[in-house]
Amino acid sequence: MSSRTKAAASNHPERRHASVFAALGDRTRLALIGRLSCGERQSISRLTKGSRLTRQAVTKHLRVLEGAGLVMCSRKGREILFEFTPGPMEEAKTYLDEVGRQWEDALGRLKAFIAAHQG
Amino acid sequence: MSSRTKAAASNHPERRHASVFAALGDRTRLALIGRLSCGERQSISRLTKGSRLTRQAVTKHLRVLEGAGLVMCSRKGREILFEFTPGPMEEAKTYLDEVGRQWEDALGRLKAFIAAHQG
DNA sequence: TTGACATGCAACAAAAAAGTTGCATGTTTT
DNA sequence: AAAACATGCAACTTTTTTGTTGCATGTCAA
Repeated sequence: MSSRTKAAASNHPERRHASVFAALGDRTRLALIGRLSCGERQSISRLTKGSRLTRQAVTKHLRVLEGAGLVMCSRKGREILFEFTPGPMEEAKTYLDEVGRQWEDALGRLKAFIAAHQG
Repeated sequence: MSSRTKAAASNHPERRHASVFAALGDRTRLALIGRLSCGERQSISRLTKGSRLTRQAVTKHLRVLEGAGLVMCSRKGREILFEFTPGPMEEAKTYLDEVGRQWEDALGRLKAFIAAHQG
């Protein structure tokens, strides 16, 4: 098994995706993702600056993101550098695509049905 | 109305997106979305069947989805029919696209930089 | 009109999430 | 070595979320 989290490692697709969405479903964490999407690895202290929260709170949010596989971290001297890992977000996007496509298909069939029974 | 539901009505983009992700970040709600993505409007009772939860719990989840704009409902006689509304999900997907693109761009620049200073 | 169905509302309990404070540990820098 | 920095861990409080039960209201169908 890869170094994924328990939630992400689950076979149930719904649970796996839900954990990613839940991680994204907080504006503090969304802001952290935004900051890390610039590609640069950043330490906890640095990420704390500009977030009105304590370092410990930011750390907890980062651990949530890590649990969902959205970021990974590595130690460098006395600091821990976090970086964005896009995999789970791509999966989530794919899931949203599937849902959207299923809905559009259903809508298309409905319109075809109406057209066939009307004219 | 919960604070999250209020957030959905807010203009702040980060908050708005977070509320959509938060709504999707629960496997019960994700399953409800899956069921509604077939395009058919369904009542609360019907959506309750097959979900091991009480009707009231399902209702609450539906209200959360409604608060995020992911579903809408309309009364028909004695029942309330919920239907999937894809707008916010599309917005969320767009947001994920932007984050992903920003990351890829940054990565591309980094690789170009390394190549330029190496060979 | 009566009974079955569909839902609303409110109060409550349990659990999870979010955030704080205080203290300990390890790492640079001076 | 000492000061400053970066982080970890644990206890704790406050809020939010999740889910339940009980009762009230409205609607359909026999």
